[in-house]
Amino acid sequence: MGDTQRQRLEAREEAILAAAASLFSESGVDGTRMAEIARKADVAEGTVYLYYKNKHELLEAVVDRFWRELTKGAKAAVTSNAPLSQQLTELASYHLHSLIDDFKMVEITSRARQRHGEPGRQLPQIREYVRVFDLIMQRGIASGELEASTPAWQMRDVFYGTLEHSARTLVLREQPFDSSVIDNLLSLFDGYRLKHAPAKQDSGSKQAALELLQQLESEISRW
Amino acid sequence: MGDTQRQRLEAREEAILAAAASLFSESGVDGTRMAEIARKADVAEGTVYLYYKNKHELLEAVVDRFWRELTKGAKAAVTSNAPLSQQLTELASYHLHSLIDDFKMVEITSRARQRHGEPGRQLPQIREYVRVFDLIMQRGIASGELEASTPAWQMRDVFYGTLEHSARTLVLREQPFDSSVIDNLLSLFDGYRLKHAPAKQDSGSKQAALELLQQLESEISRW
DNA sequence: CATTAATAATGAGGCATACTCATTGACTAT
DNA sequence: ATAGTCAATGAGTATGCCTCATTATTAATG
Repeated sequence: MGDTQRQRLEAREEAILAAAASLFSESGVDGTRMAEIARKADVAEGTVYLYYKNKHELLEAVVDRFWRELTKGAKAAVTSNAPLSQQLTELASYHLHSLIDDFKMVEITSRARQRHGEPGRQLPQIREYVRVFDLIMQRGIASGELEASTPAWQMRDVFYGTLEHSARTLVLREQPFDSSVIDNLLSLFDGYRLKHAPAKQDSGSKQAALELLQQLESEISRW
Repeated sequence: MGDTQRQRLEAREEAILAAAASLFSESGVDGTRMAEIARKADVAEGTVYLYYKNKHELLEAVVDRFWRELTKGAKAAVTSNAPLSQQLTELASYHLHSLIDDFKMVEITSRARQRHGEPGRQLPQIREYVRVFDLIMQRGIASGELEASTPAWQMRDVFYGTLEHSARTLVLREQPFDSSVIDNLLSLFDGYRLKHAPAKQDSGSKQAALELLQQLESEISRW
C-alpha cells in the first residue's frame, strides 16, 4: 500500500521532530547531539538528514511546531463573542501560562531566529501567532470597544510585550503564575477606552466608521 | 615597570573583547571562529584562552559589557529632578534607540543566557540594567506621581516589556524609530495616575494614517 | 513470480573548529 | 649573568556536524 508507506515516512519525521523537541527542551540546543536525537528517534544518524537539512532547520521545525500549537489555543481563547475585556483576559491568561510552562521553548525560539550571518528573521508561525493578538485589537477597534486613535499594532506591542517580559520575570524568580499581572494589564487598557462591563453597540459601527474617517482626515492633513 | 606590564595585559584583554564584540555583532556567534577573533585582536589563538575560558564565557563578557554601557546611559537619563513623566520619556527614548541601534546585541544576549544544560540565568549586568527601571518606578511611587496600589515591578514589566517588544517589531519591519510608541506608552501610564504636560506627535504619522485607513476599510466592508 | 528500477536507510569517514599543552619567549630579581 | 616566573604560541587533539558510497526496502513491469 502506497498509503502505508507515506504514513511510515510521516511517522519517522514525527519521531525525529519529537525526539529533537524533547532533547532541546531538556538539554538546550548546544547540549544536544545529533546522534542522540537519532538514537531517541530510533533511526540512524544519517537518516535525520533525509528529513531535515541540518541541525538548524531541525531546530526551526521544532520551534515552528511549538508556536503552531500555541496558535490553536490562542485562537480558541478569542473566538467567542464574549465582551472584549473577557477575551483579552482569556488570551492573556492562556499566553502567560503557556510561556511559563514551556519557557525553555521560548528561549530556544530566540536561538532559532539567529541564522548564521543574516539579520534576525521572524519565523512564519510566530508571525501567525502574533497575528491573533493583532486581530483581537483590530476587532476591538472596529466594535468601538477600543479607541481608534492608537494603532492596533501598538496596543498589541504593549499587550504581547508586557506578557512576554512578565513571563521571564516570573520564571526567573521561580514564581510560576500570577493573575495580578493580567489584572494590571487589563486595567491599563482602560486607557484605550476599554470598559470591563459589557458595552456592546450595534448601530455604533457607523458612528465608529465616521469617527475613524475624521481621524484619518486630520492625520492626513498634518502629514 | 610592573605597571606597564599590567597595562599590557589589560590592553590585550580589551583587544580580544573588542574583536569578539565586533565579529559577533557582524556575523553572529556561530558565524565567528575563535581563530578570527584571535587574528583581529592580534594574538595567537591559544592566547584567547588565557583570558577567557571558552567561547561561551567570551560571549558572556561581550554581552555583559554591552549592558554595562547601556546602564550608564540609562542612569544618566534618570538622574535629573525633572517631573517623572519627562524622565520616563527620556529613559524610554534612550532605551528604544539603543535596542534598535544594537539589535544584534539584543539577539546575542538571549544566546548568552542559555548555558549548556542549566535553566536560563539572568546575567548580573542585565539585572543591574533592569534595576534602573525599577528604581524610577519606586521613586515615582514614593513621590506620589505613581499610584501605590500596583507593584513597581509590574509597572516596570509593562514599561520594559513593551519597549523591548516594540524594538523587535520596528527592526523586523525596518522602521527604525517611532516616537509615537513612546507617546502611547506614556499616555497609558496615565492609568497609574501619571500626569504629563507636553504630548507632541511628529513622526509615525504616515504609519498612523495607514493604520487608520486599514481600520476604516475593514469597518466599511463589514457595514 | 522474477527482474528491474526507484527510493529510503545506514554508518563509517571527512572535515571544520573549539580547545589543549608542550615548547618557546620575555621579563624580573638576585 | 643566571635562574626563575609568567605570558604567548600554534601544532595537534577531540568532538560533533554532516556527507556519501553502500545496502536494504519498496514499487513497477511483463
